[in-house]
Amino acid sequence: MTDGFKRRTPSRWGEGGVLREEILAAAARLLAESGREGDLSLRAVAREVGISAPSIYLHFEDRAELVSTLTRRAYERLVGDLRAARERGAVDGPRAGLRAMTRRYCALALDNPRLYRLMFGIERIEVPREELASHPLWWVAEAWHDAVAACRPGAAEEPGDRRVAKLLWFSLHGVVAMALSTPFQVDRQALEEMADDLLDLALTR
Amino acid sequence: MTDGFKRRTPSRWGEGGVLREEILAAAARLLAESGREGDLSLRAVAREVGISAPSIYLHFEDRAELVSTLTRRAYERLVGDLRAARERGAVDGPRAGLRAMTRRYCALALDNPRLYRLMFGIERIEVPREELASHPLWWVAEAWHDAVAACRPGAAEEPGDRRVAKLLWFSLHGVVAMALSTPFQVDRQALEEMADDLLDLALTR
DNA sequence: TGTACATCAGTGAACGCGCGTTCACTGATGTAC
DNA sequence: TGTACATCAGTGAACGCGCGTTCACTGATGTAC
Repeated sequence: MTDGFKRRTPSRWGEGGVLREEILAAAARLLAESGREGDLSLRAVAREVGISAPSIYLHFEDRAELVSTLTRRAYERLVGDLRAARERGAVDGPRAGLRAMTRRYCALALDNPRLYRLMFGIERIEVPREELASHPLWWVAEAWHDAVAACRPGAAEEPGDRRVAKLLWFSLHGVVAMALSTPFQVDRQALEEMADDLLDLALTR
Repeated sequence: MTDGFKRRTPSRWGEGGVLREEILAAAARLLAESGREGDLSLRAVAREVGISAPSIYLHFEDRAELVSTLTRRAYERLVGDLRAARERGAVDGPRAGLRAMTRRYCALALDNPRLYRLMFGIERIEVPREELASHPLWWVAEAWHDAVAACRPGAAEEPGDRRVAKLLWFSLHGVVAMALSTPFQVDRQALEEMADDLLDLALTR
């Protein structure tokens, strides 16, 4: 072939798994740059990687598996980032830790709007019932709960913590989502102010 | 034709506009039953109405115009509903009016999840800049602002009202959106409790 | 009253597109004897 | 050391699909003279 297509040179023996990562990276790139999940096509991914479309089937069952792998990783990274941010902030106390976590949450969403959408978009209205119990969203919920619970003196589990954590996370999501998707001008600073307000409100009851 | 297709009998002279409404109704039905905006196809709409696909072009410029008409109407109905609910509740005072409005907001979202998604889904990340100023979302914002401002004694405009209204609406959106799209079991009652909490928090500062 | 014509409200067939997926294949690299 | 074969990492062509949109048309209803 003499035309301008970049074509990837095949992996060597035993390094087939490398392509799998390249595919995921390319898919993430496409998604982050210009896509909704529904618009992400195998052929586009293949083009981005520089391989033929059928090659994807060597590494993924089908389109659905590619997307779900992508999503799962996004959640994993998010939870890791949130926990790390909280830990860093917590040197000034648990409340500072929670605050650092909300800030990081806002920043991640603003910097990766489409990834955020992939994880929390309402488009995902109908989730198969069987997947509910093991859904990665529970990890996120757990991270919020831990951070909220740490702000209370006394180590005992309290049922109110779950409510507060949910309320804080959900309303924070609302603020972030609206900032991302509506014509209302909400800059980074305004967003952080709103997040701080929510934090105060949630903890001062 | 002898097969089972329902075929609509053509409108009579001067009643061409009727089909336009039928198309919109069918599109709304499809959207409400099983769709995301992106999945709504002209051909499916035509099938639902019982006409040929090209007939839609007699009433809409293209797919985009159909969808935007649909969306605009959804906003109009929403704002009308919210204002009406507030008015009914306001016989017990402005705060009861605001409370009635938040309840109506929750109810509308829960009962029409896909319509809610059409209006407030994050998928709509990039809106053309020219449309921003006249976007129907401003009507919704205005409705919230009016309801919040009425809860304060004194008729003078206060800049804080806008902040509070935004915070209330946005966080309410977050709660609703998460209830609609995540595996967390949030029933109607839990949702209303969270909404009440937000209302209290927003007004008690 | 008749009739030619205009207008309205549509239709059927076709276009080109990108898609997910399947199929039989190819060429390089390793392994058994 | 040679050679037959297995395995790996892919490819090219084709399938059938539904889509948005365009085009030239049709048949019923109205209007001018």
